[in-house]
Amino acid sequence: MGLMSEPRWLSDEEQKVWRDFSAATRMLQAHLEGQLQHEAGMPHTYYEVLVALSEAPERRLRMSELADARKASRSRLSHAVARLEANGWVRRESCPTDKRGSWAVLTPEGFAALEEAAPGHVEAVRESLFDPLTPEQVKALGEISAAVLARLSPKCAAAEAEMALREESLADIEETAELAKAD
Amino acid sequence: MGLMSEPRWLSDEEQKVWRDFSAATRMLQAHLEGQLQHEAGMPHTYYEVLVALSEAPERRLRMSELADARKASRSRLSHAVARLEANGWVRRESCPTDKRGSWAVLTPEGFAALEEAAPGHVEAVRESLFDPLTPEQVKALGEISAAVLARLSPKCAAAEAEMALREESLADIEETAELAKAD
DNA sequence: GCAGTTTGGTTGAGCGTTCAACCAGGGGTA
DNA sequence: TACCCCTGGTTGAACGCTCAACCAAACTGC
Repeated sequence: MGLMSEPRWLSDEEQKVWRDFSAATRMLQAHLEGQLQHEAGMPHTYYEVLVALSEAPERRLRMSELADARKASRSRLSHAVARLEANGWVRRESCPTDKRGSWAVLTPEGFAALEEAAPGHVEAVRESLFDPLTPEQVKALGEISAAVLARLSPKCAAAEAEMALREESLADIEETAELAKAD
Repeated sequence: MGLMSEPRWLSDEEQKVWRDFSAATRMLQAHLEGQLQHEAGMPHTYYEVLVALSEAPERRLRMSELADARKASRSRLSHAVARLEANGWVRRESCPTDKRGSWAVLTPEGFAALEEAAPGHVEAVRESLFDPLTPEQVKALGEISAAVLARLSPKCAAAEAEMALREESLADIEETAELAKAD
């Protein structure tokens, strides 16, 4: 971004949209974070790690798969899994075929913690996001999110299609399907 | 958790919307944060503090006004202003009429820093949020944000009352105590 | 006037994220 | 084999946020 010519400032309406959007997402995030922290004693990020693991075959994922799934840095996951492991919710296993790698495995305790946290979290999401919106708005929000997502990560769009295929092949795992609705 | 009856799980469409929305906002936030940090050497929060001050009469605001304007905690602002002051972008002044309070005043250097950072930031917002959306989607996003905001804002007051009640009955709920100990 | 409470604001510890440095194991090439 | 680069993952310091404790000044009631 070298020589910037005259910047394309936001119009008044755009500015209002941006500020409302910014405030809404920030408050939503704070609200959900607080709810989860208070009721389940874990930050939202950790909850999402547990969700990702619970949906994986055998409830295990390589660290890097986990990172990609949640679009987080490897470093972040390393720290997160370390703490989850200290809580007894996740266990690390070294990978026999690639000695560099390691698996993160959801423990029964971790699954139980997730099962306990899920209803409250889903209820919070529904209350604060879906309830105040009309069905058309929900649909619009989905399209808007997809558009922004596609812009921000053009490569991830392809990956998403791949994910979808993968989900289908998992359909026979009951609990996975069940818990998938938790988030 | 005890009182909760059958949770209202998310439908498949709702789940997809939620995940896309969640990912999109997170990536958007990360993108803008990174852009601002890289180009202007300050986190988004600090940028917003400078913006708020620059729009205020005489470019000065009481700490609590600043907190309300950005819907941030007083603590956060105290820390933020401390760092901004260390950078020479904001100056604190004690309030003569109320000796408890203090003003945060935008310095010329702070205003200059803001002027330098603004074009890049606005461009980033436009590129990543407005450009990929149609005008109708922008309008819809505004309405959606306003609706969520309206839901969440009054909710804060109600949530606090709820919290108070919860604390009272906390004594005999062992489950809660156990979770609280988890962290 | 004087206690008790409320308000404006600061402080410090704890936690999660980021960033850069690092290490070890793979994969390719010669 | 030896070499080099790439990849998977960890570590520690820096930093911002949150939470609870705290202080001082301002109100309130008597």
